Amino acid sequence: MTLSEENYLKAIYHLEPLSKKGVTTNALAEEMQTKASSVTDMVKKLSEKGYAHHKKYQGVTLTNKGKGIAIDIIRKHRLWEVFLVNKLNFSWDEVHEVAEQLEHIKSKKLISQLDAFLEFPTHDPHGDPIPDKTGKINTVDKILLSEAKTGDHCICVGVQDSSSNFLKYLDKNKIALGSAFEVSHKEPFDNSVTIRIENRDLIISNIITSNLFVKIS
Amino acid sequence: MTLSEENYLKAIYHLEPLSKKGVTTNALAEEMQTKASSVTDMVKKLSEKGYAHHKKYQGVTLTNKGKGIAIDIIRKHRLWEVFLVNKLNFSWDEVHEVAEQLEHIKSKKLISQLDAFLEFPTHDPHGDPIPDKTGKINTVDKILLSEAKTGDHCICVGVQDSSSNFLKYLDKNKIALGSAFEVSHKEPFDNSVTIRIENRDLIISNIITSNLFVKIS
DNA sequence: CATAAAATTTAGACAAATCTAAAAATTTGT
DNA sequence: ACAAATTTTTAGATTTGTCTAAATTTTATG
Ligand SMILES: [Mn+2]
Ligand SMILES: [Mn+2]
Ligand SMILES: [Mn+2]
Ligand SMILES: [Mn+2]
Repeated sequence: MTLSEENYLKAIYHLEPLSKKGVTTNALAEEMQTKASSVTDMVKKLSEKGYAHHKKYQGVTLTNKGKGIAIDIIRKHRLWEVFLVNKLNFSWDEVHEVAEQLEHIKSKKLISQLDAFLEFPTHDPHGDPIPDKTGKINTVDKILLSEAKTGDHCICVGVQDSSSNFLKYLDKNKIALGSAFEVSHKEPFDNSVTIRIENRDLIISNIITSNLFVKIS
Repeated sequence: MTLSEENYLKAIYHLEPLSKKGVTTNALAEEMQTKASSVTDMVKKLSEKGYAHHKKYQGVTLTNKGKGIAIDIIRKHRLWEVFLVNKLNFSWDEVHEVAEQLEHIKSKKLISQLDAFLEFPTHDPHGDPIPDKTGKINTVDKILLSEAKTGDHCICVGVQDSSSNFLKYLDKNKIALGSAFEVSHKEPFDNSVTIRIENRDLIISNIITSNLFVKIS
């Protein structure tokens, strides 16, 4: 497994659920910040090596073998993000880039010991579930805030977009994982939402509500 | 800086002190487990980029710029080794290979935070000094056990060879960094040495004594 | 359904890092 | 000192991952 192959597997894994069929060449090229022709070459290679299914012009999907590797990389990525936040005092908007590098370190023992050192965390700093060592992922029962109804009592449990800009916006408005609030008003005109959080009212746009995962409590 | 360039700079840095002149192509090839022709190519590149001095057939030395990068890689390598031993319960013979990967992770903040998290260690698990963030290295006053005289009271402060086999031999014989012992006899015939350590006598060969660093106390 | 547009693949090239084999320079040994 | 041995460099090829430009296939549209 080369670094590039690992990154492609991860990208395919993330894109697969967004499209009933296989992942398209252009979608992968966009995700990987590369050209469609490069994607075709790599997809062909992954397919020859048994990590992906691919028929010309028909998009790509992962084999079980490919999926297993992708999940393993994601597990490492998220464990490292927990390490950076919980042990090295990184904030949640600073960890992704470093985790992108750390996820490729190869050592079974390193990851199992890190997992133990972090006391077997189940979620990363963005609320995403950490696959266990067998690849099982505990999916949480969460919805987008934009789906919540007026009067719902919510707990923030994750973010859809984990860009630094969005996370900093949340910080500025004192919204973090675990924050509790009530949907006090939904404005039909622009789909903005007023939430009551820690005794203050906060109006947030539909851009925000459609990137925040919550659990109704 | 590519991964390969970093590894060459580190190798040159380690070999430079062993040879008054520049580091030879063959020595570098041996250290890097590669062919002399590959070394020539890389040395030419490092030289063009200003990391090394190189005149055809005359060996290679580092520029200050190259030395700075090499020291930075070594700093990261040794900090990660401390992390693996002190926090993740690796033993000192298991850390090198993983640190070889971790040393190439690029993040200023990661290293400064890791340094703080480890409480600013000065030496790695093998007794080697950890350069500070400015590149300064605190050289210790240590000698090889083979240089010690009969009657000398020693404290083990480092290893010359940090191969897994050697470190496991030391473990087996309960010799660790910080162990104190006295040189009770030096056998002229084979240069083996008898040491008195924790109330037992231990005979060790000249292979061992010439790979153990001690401080005379 | 027949083109036009868009997506995808192929062909050919390139940079990085390596290799083998051959040539050139240096060092060694008598 | 000079031929032989050794070391180092060069020349040319290979692999990986990328690119541009052209060809092909699929999808959209009148
Ligand atoms: Mn991330
Ligand atoms: Mn994350
Ligand atoms: Mn090491
Ligand atoms: Mn070490």
